[in-house]
Amino acid sequence: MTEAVGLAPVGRDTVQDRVYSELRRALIGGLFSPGQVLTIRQLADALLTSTMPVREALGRLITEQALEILPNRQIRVPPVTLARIEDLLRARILIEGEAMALAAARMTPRHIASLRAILLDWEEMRGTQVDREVTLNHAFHFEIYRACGSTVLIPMIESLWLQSGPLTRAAIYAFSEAGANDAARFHHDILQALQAGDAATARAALVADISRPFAYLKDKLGADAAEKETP
Amino acid sequence: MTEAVGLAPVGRDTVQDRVYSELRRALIGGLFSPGQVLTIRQLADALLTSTMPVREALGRLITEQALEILPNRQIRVPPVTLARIEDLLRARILIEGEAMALAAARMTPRHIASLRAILLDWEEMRGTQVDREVTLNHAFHFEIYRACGSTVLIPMIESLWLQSGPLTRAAIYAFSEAGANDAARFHHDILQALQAGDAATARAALVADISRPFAYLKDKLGADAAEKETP
DNA sequence: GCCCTTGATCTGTGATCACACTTGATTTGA
DNA sequence: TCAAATCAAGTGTGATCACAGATCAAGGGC
Repeated sequence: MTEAVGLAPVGRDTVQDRVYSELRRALIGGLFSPGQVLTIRQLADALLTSTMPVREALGRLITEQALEILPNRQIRVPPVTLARIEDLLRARILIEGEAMALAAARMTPRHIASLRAILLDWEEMRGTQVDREVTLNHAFHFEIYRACGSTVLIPMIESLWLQSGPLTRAAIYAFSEAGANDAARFHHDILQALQAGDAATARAALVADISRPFAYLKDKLGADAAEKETP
Repeated sequence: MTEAVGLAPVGRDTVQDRVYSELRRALIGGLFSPGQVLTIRQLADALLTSTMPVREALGRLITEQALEILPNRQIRVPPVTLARIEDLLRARILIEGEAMALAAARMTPRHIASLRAILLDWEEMRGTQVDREVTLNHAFHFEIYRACGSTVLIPMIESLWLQSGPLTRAAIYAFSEAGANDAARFHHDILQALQAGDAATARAALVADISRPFAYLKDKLGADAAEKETP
């Protein structure tokens, strides 16, 4: 066989893969509400395909805990509870913190430049487009995680993002409207620490970054419960 | 509706679920070799069903990284590499260690008794039935992990076991034949530490327990490579 | 003799249909 | 009037068929 230089393998993508990616994007972006029920046929109609790719994509999302299946066989995005919030936050601090620490030791100038570029893009359009903001936040974090060199941790982190997406939806919009977005500061802290190869500081900044929307969510949930008690 | 007392919900299980469970059992038990190629129709024939439940079960296992899909769309169990061994071991120490520490703080006498019973069963038939041994080892660990109170960590640990199953296959049989099975000692250490509520010691004993087969595997892989160099 | 082409076979993928079950509104009964 | 029974629409699940791509062996050309 002749050596084809410089050509990346193309790899046909199936309909199922596209459906899966689309649902993932929607989940992480908070387009689905906690507790919302999804049906295969309805999604198939919306995505202009048959039920087959959709049901396989949903099955995959269910095993990732991104969706849950009720005894009635109904499929829904898991509702928000205080226990789930704390559980997810703890897991994310544990695993993403470790990935961040690992990445700190393997940073190249190329990575740093790429991160800086994402941060620049992000600052340019702060507050204008929420979904674009979500995309850039995702890109920033996973550019780092991919550098950690672990093919085991990364899919787990993706699963965690999938699970927290619907929960942090409320927080995303609240922060975006308030404009008081100190995510930029945390991201700069992370970048600076990574540049210095300081794993501990990078991890601490990440924990702060992750914790913020969850803390907001916990407050909001407590306030809602109190309001319900005394209407 | 009248209140039906004392009846547990039955919850119909689908063919897909049975196929999925069966494949999981086989994977964790090391019945499949690293690198082995699986085909949908062949598995469907072996399991006496159609291709439909099998392909959905395989899809789920692929998203869990328990199986991988090649650019040719072939499905196989991931081959063993040194990097993968170290990657998996690190992740298991991180996540299972955390679950163990959490469980140490939530142990009830009921849990302790259950663990002791499993350990007793295990000692009774040490070395006689390999697959029974695998089952009891699985039961022991997950009895603990279930007690950690995290619905997020447990599926991740299951995914990790699914991924390490085929790798540790060699180690399982080697230890079983050698009879020099000090897993019993580690398990006793874990139980004792849990009883005392000593999270740090429990975690350390777990790390020793997990690391053992991986260390054996690394040695074996190195020896095989050296043997190949000088035939 | 060696390499390329061709062919049959097997693979995963997608679409469609049949079925059992759930669910919600309607109708029937007292 | 209210509750129970009934019917119809909609759900996920499984089986079957059609199809494009991959694989590998035998055949044909240089």
